[in-house]
Amino acid sequence: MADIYELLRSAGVQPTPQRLAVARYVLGTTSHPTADEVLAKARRECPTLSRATVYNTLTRLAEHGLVRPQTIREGVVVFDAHTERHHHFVDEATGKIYDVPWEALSVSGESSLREYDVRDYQVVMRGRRRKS
Amino acid sequence: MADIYELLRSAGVQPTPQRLAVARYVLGTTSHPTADEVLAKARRECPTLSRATVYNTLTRLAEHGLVRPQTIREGVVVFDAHTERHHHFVDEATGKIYDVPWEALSVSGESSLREYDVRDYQVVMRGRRRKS
DNA sequence: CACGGATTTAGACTACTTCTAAACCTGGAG
DNA sequence: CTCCAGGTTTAGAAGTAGTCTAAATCCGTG
Ligand SMILES: [Mn+2]
Ligand SMILES: [Mn+2]
Ligand SMILES: [Zn+2]
Ligand SMILES: [Zn+2]
Repeated sequence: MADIYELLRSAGVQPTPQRLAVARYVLGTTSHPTADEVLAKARRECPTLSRATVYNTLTRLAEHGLVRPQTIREGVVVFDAHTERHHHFVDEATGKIYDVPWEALSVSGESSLREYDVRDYQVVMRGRRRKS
Repeated sequence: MADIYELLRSAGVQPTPQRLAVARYVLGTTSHPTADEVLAKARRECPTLSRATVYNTLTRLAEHGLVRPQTIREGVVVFDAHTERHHHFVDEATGKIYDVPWEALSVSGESSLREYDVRDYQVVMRGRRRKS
């Protein structure tokens, strides 16, 4: 949010107008956008922005830990600005993905899986969001 | 496994040689194959089998609850013959997906998510399988 | 045998992602 | 100031997964 320019610089990503437009959008939303959604939104700030630059930038942001690609929706990768551990709820009616705080759920037993070295895990829930 | 011909018939799927070849492979493996992997393997039994028939058959098997499509690997849907609730472990080195029994883990707190009507959930773990 | 519905097929088509090679900055060396 | 080199951006081609279409095939019944 704060100073995206400084954030990129201190992460070792040279801040260009294109990268700033991509980063400003993807780091400022909780909507788990696809690359094409990032392209559309970032073009409002930087109209010449190309698809290749969006993919390049998202990959670079991911390598530097500023976003995390998620494989939750069929056929696309979505980009998550929320890089701390958390869970996800997918509304099957709308396709929207919601963050569920890590503390909201508790998973036990993963240490009993001696066959696997579990580096990371999350609970993926699917259903309908209640109209509230 | 047992009598795939009878299984399809009693599920209301007319058993054709193509569907039998697809079903015999996908229902007989625990490897979570992609559609293309099913095509390659089922062609050994039915060499004229087309890609369209594989997709049509997998969709039909899913509609009748005999397989369950899973969105776990980037870019592809994999088909899971194991239709009861269970969790998954993805080996990031090989891409292989392993089933983790429902009883191996326990998740609590999902009922506290009042905003969401959770129809289904699973834990998705990633890491390395231990060489054993 | 002829008919009609269900099934299968090849290939066209779409969507998402990666690759390529040329164009474009931009900041220092001369 | 001009030239150059690295890094960056770009359009479009290429690759890959999945869907659609329309013609051919199959098969049970009359
Ligand atoms: Mn399985
Ligand atoms: Mn794809
Ligand atoms: Zn998230
Ligand atoms: Zn499974």
